[in-house]
Order: sequence, then structure tokens, then C-alpha cells
Amino acid sequence: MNKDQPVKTGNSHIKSVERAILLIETLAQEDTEMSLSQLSLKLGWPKSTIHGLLATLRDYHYVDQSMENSNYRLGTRLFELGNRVARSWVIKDAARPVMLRLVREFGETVQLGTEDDGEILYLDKLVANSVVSIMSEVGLRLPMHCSGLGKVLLAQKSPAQLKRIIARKGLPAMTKRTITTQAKLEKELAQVRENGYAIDEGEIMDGLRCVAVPIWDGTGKVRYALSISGQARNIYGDRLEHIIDGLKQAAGEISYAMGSRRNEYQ
Amino acid sequence: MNKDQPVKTGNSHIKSVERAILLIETLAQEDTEMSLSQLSLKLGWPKSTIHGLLATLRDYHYVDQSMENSNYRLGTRLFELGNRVARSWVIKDAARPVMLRLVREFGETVQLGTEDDGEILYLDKLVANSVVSIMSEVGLRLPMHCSGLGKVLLAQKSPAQLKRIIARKGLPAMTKRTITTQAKLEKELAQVRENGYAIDEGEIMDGLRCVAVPIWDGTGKVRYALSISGQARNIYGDRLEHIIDGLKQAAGEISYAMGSRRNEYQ
DNA sequence: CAAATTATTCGGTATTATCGAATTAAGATT
DNA sequence: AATCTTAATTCGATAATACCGAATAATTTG
Repeated sequence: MNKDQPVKTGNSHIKSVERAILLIETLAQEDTEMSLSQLSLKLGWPKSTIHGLLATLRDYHYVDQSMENSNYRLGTRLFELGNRVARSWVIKDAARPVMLRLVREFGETVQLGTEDDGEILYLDKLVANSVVSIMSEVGLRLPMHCSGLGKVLLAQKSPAQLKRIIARKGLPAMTKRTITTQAKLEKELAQVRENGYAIDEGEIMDGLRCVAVPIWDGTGKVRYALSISGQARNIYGDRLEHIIDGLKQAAGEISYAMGSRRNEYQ
Repeated sequence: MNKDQPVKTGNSHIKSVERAILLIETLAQEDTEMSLSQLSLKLGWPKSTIHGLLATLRDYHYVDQSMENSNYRLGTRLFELGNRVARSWVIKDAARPVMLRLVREFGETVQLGTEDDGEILYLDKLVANSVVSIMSEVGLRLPMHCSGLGKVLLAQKSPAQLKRIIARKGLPAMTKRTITTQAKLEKELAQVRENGYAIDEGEIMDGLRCVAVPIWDGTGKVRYALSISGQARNIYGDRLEHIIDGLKQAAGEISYAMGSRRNEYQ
């Protein structure tokens, strides 16, 4: 019954395709237009090679070329494809209204996430008009061990799965409070399972507190998690209790909308 | 001063990269998981060829492989890249609050679009009856000649640019009211320039009426357009006048936020 | 449990991506 | 304007490597 992912980080890659991907990734990383020469310098490949790859990508709009200078940037088709992928997540539609209510009720940032290949992938985010900007963005990835969403989803993994994820991704420290040993993480996850929620206490960013709860889908599995986060000084005591209750209630509604007929949190 | 796009639909493509792209496009088109065999059948390429390409794409999450059956689907990284591209459109942040106000005021669908390679690309959309933004159609492309947004943006083009777009994309008929001749389109665009707005009168879909106005950016150019659309029977007479006024007002505000200091519509 | 379908691996071959050099284009400087 | 400088693009020979068909492994179906 163990449906571990094969994780075939195969090494028989089509070289030119891999290079094309690396070009896109480089443009995404820099988050700005880049010239052919810059790319050549950065990647250490001949200009003509890069030019050929970019020309191919450009004609499909996977990369766009500026008209004034002829710099390259990520292409509009990626926007379209991304939206196509987003559309396949039914959860987003089910979660949106509930998330909106949470924002109104608590005035804090509400986020929806899922696990993807051992990392947290943020699917949706509603921001309360607060001063602090939270470092996550929709479509961004973060490690699992240091976020509320991540810990909720990790808590569902078998020991073997957990071990594998740690082996591949490690437990990098983001702040001095980040959990960096497997033993401590296991203890924490046991706690999460018992409580039915996870708390991130400045483990990803100083002063940021985050509470997260699981969402069940129609198959009875936890594939998504919901969180509320904000400045630690705004999330404590009675208010924290209310937030946890509100989150559990909300997650229950989303789970129901997803077809889950489970009615308690374990 | 004519900054026509070079439109080098080059033909010296890196074959394997092009095939990888075609694989992604096929998966996007089908909008469902596909098996290797299906892809092989559909594209007419040997399975082993496709397998190699998919393996490369898979390891970078440009394509994901189902765990139960081993079917392929668009990968999560495309979602991330798409969001990265979306974030680069400053206009979205500037337009959002104004669009929200329009939705509340008129109770109709509000859309934001731009031109991309001779087509309309929808950047954002707010739907009337739910306060929630439906991402579902954002990221879609439509021809320019048959939508309000498109006509507003076409109205800014030089005759040469217009001719080129028509040459490349044609004037396909979507309904029986779609403008299908260059002469009629030119007349219509002159009208749009004079009015400062464009109306789509069931040219893209029967019974759908749409009003659109231009947005100026900091450089004084029209790169975006804003529209309100709904059933024709709800958008007419006095109400239509109010909508046009509201749209012009809103577009002015967005233009201002984008750095435009123009204060009249021509 | 057998049969059939499908995914994946493998190795020889010829296509084709690659690279350095040459050419063209764009921008800056005098 | 004309020259210099830098960057983008094209070209052609060569060797690398993507491609394909066949064989194997893995799944699903009867």
C-alpha cells in the first residue's frame, strides 16, 4: 500500500532539452531580463548554442525577447500554462470562499498549500492588509520542516517517507529556531498528529507565527493544508485558540466540499 | 519610430527542444493526463523518443507523472513559472482594487487584457456574482478583432501593424456578427479612436456585450485595456452610458497609478 | 495464471546540436 | 557623420548525441 514516489532522478537526460530548461530556470531565478551575453557568461556555454535554444523557445513564447534591447525574459506562454495547471487544482475553488471568510474574521494572512516532491508548494494566498509582508508567494516552494503547512503534511507521512524526504532535502536552518534534527522533527510531528494542528514559531522567519491544519480530500487522504500566519505578537493566547478553532472549522468545510465525510480531527 | 516586432518565426529550431515543447503543448491541449502510448499515437513519434524527452521534463517538474498509473500531466513547475511571469505585470496590482470597485458598482464581469503577439491575453478577471476572482480563464488567448479589449488595442496600431496582424492571424468569424473584412475593421477602429471606447456586440459570442477602454502606462503608450462585459440585455441605454463613464474613470485611475499623466481620452 | 498491453531500457547509426569564427547589427564616442 | 566597440546573429565543419527499433521489464486484464 506504500505509494512512495519512485523519485527517479534519472541521469539519461536529453542534453539540449535540459539546457533549454536550465535557460528558463536561469531567467526565472534572476527575475529580470537578461542578454544573450549575460546568459552565456552565467552558464558558461557558447553564445551560438544559447542563441539556438532561445530562438526555439522564443518562437513558442516560452521565452520573450524585448523589442527595444533584445534581452530575453520568461515568456507569456508560461503564464498560460501555469494557469492551466492551476485550473486542475479543484481545491482552490473549494477553498477560496472559506479562506476569504478567515481573512475577514481574523485579519491575518491565509494560505493554502500542498506537498510537491518533498517541498511545500503554495497554491493560494489571501493577504490581510497588514504591514508585514510574508515571504511566501503563490507558486513558491519552501522546505517542509520549517513551516506550519509543511509540518501538517509531513505528519501524515510514514517514517520511511519522512526519512527519504530528509535524505533528499536535508533540514536546512532558516532561523535559529528551525528544527534541524530528525529526532526533534519526529517528536514535533507526533505532537502535530496529537493536536490536529501545527505551529511554526519563527522557524522560517523571525517574529512570524503560523498555525496550520490538514484538509482531507475525497479519498480520505491529507493532500492539502490551510494556515493562518502573522506577527507573533498578534497571534497568542485566547486569540490563538480562536484562530485554531476557526481554522479547523474552515478546513472541515473545505474537506467536506472535497468529498471527505470524515468528521473529526485526529 | 515604428517598433514593429521582428516576428522571426525562425525555422532553425533545435529539434529535441521543439519536440519537448510540443509534448507540453499536447498535454496542455488535452487538459488531462495522457499515457506514453497515447502521446506516441497522437504525435506519431516512437515511444522511446517520447520517453526520453518526458524523463527529462519530469525531472524538472515541467511534466509530472502520476503515481498510480504512470500517466503524464503538466508539471507543477509550470505553475510556479507562470506565477513568476504574472508577478512581472505591475499592472495587475494597480488594476485590482479599481476592478473590484467596478464589479461592486455594476455587478458585471470586469477583465484586464494586453496584446501578445497579435492576440489578446487575459491578465485578470473578476466575476460579478462572487467576490472571488475566477482564475479559470485568465491566461487564455483570443483573437483581437472580435473583442472589446482587442479592438481598443488594435485601434492604437499603425496601418502597417494592423495589416501584419491580419496577415498572420486572419479575421476568423466567431459568430455571424464578427467583423471579417479589413475595410470594416478599419472603419470600426476609427470609430473606437473617436469614441475612446470599443463595443463588442456579440462578435465573439451571441448575446454577449462588452465595453472596453484603453489604459495608458508611464511611457504614454496604450499597452493594456479594461472591459466590462455581460449579457446584452443588461448593458444598454443609460446603464451603458454609466458603464462607459465608470470604465473611463477607472482606466484613468489605473493609468495614473501606472505613471501616466495624460488627462483626457482621445 | 496466462496473455496482452504498456512502460522502460539498450545499442548502433546517422542525424543534428555544438562550437569557434565570421558577419551583421546596434550603440557609444569623438 | 564616421569610427570604434560591444553585442547579436549566422555559418559550416565536426563530433557528439538524439533517434529509432527491438528487447526487456513491469502492469493490467481476462
